[in-house]
Amino acid sequence: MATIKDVAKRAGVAVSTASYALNGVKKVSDATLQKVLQAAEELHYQKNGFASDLKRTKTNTIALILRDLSGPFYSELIRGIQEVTTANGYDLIACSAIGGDDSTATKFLKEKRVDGAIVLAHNISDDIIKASANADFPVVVLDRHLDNPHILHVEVDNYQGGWIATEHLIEKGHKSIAFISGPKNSHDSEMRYKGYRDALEKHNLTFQSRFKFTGDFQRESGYRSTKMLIAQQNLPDAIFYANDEMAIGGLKAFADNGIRVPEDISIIGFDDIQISEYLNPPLTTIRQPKYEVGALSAHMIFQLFTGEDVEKHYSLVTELVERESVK
Amino acid sequence: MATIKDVAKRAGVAVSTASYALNGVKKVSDATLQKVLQAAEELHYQKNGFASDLKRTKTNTIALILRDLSGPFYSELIRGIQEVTTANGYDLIACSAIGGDDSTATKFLKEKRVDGAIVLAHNISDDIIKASANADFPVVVLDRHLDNPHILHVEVDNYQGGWIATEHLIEKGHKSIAFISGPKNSHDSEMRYKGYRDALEKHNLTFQSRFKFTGDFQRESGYRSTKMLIAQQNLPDAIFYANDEMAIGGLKAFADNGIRVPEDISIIGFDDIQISEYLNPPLTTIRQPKYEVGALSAHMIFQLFTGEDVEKHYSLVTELVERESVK
DNA sequence: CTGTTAGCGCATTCAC
DNA sequence: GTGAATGCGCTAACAG
Repeated sequence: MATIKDVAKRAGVAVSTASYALNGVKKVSDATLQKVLQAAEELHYQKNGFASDLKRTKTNTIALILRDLSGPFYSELIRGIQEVTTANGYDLIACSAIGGDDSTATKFLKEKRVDGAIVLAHNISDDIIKASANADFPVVVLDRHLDNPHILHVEVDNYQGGWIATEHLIEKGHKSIAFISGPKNSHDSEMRYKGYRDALEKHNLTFQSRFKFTGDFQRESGYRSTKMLIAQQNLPDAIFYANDEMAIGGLKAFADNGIRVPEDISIIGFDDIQISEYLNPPLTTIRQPKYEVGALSAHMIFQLFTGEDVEKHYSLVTELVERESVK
Repeated sequence: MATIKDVAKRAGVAVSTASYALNGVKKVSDATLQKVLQAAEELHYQKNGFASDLKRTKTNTIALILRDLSGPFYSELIRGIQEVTTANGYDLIACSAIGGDDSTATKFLKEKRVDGAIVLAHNISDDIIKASANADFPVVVLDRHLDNPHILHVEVDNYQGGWIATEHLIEKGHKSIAFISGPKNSHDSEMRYKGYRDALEKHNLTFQSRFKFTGDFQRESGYRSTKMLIAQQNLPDAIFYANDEMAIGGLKAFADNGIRVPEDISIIGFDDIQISEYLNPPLTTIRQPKYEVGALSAHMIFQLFTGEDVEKHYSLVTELVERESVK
């Protein structure tokens, strides 16, 4: 591999001149610029990214840290991040947090292999994140609350979402409403549940514990919980699934048992994932402003880069998307 | 940020000693090892990844290059890659190819910011890939054929897939079969189409050009093409969608028009994406061995690293997954 | 406008 | 075992 020295030599100039020419610094005459460029071309010169980063102590890329690269994927969220990072001339890479504190993600965080990070990965410990964040290394977390001056938060108002989902069901005349939750340690799910409980209470509807099941946000668990609900005989009027994936599992369980949605039972999900409108019936759900969450997260990082004052905490509101799974 | 020099100084040893201690090279006495470790701890020492990479000229990570980080995502494929890379002690990052030859992905490729790459991104030009691949930098391409000694290929037998999809439809008694293709420049789609045509021919079924539509592998295009097909009045007996996403769009178009699947028309997809079995009706489709493609791709890279001889080209077979969208 | 020079932080000889 | 010295490839003063 040719280095910048080779290029300089071939072009008959000093290394620095070659560097300036190659980096578009306007200090070189047109003639030498051409010479350098041509030499680089002939040598198939490619700069060594690490050497460059090392020197600049800046990578121009930010990392998105995901629990698992193989999904589930929030494409809208990523699109939001992506658009803002590209608009700012930054690169974006995604790292997996598989392996937890011993993962690729942790390495990138600790060794500062990027200029900033957005994390959405429960399996990275708070300590790692706190230890990594500092004035020159902003990190925004999407999945927890961390008390640290250099950590930014963006979250959606899950309580409000749980509330409007339940209100909608009640408004439509449903009295007995089941709730299929996410995993126990999910703060998001817990807040949605709180919203559900409070809405129930406000309308003097009693909560029945046999109508609460614990899932794990996966399709399969929605399927299983629903099967159990069906097996229990007397079905509720409606089910509020803590996310769309589980609602999809539920839909399948109902189809398996010849139970029609929404004729026999109404269901509502949470998230409004892309596929939801293509289901049969199209799923009524609570839309999370995922694109906005992503875009905002990235924005905050760039604001910090430019030394602006930024709000450390944002909470975004959800909205009801009415389709056909609630009658 | 403390550097290794600071650590060495604090521990009262030479830099090299500190380096050995930190990297677990068994050349240091237990006593000094402890001293160094403790000094590092006290200073919150974190090695600079770039400096390390620069020196080693090795990053221990491989890149997965995707057209767009925001999906559509082949989670099975990524899982395959992920498992093999982790098993080999390597890190995996995903880069977006948005921006084509001016993207993050291109930068990682050209500047060799990783040790190897797997590319699944039509929007990166052949030239870039060819220019990047060399004996020390293996790249496996999943979406094209490239004539270069250092480029490896893994593909699925799309021709065979197109063939069995069509055969299945014919076997079930369908005579007029429409084909909704992927984008024009997609080699995959082209091969599926060839399989379709040949199967038709073998059974003396004439191909009707009014039953061929060009889509772009996106849900929306499946929806639009299907709408057009419906508008044309007399529907075919069955439709072969070049991928599941478009079939989902098709399903929606039929639902919109009160046309029942499979009672009124049969449809078959291609890919067997996760959601397919949850659709209504569950989608009959051609399963691509995605996990295997991913795992194999990663394997090939590691084989190359260890200097083994590797087959430059693999073609994996597809299989029919019968569900309920074909009657 | 161009060339010289000094590190960036680290791993790695090679003597001791 | 240890430590001094060297350079990876590049950028950025600083002189000229």
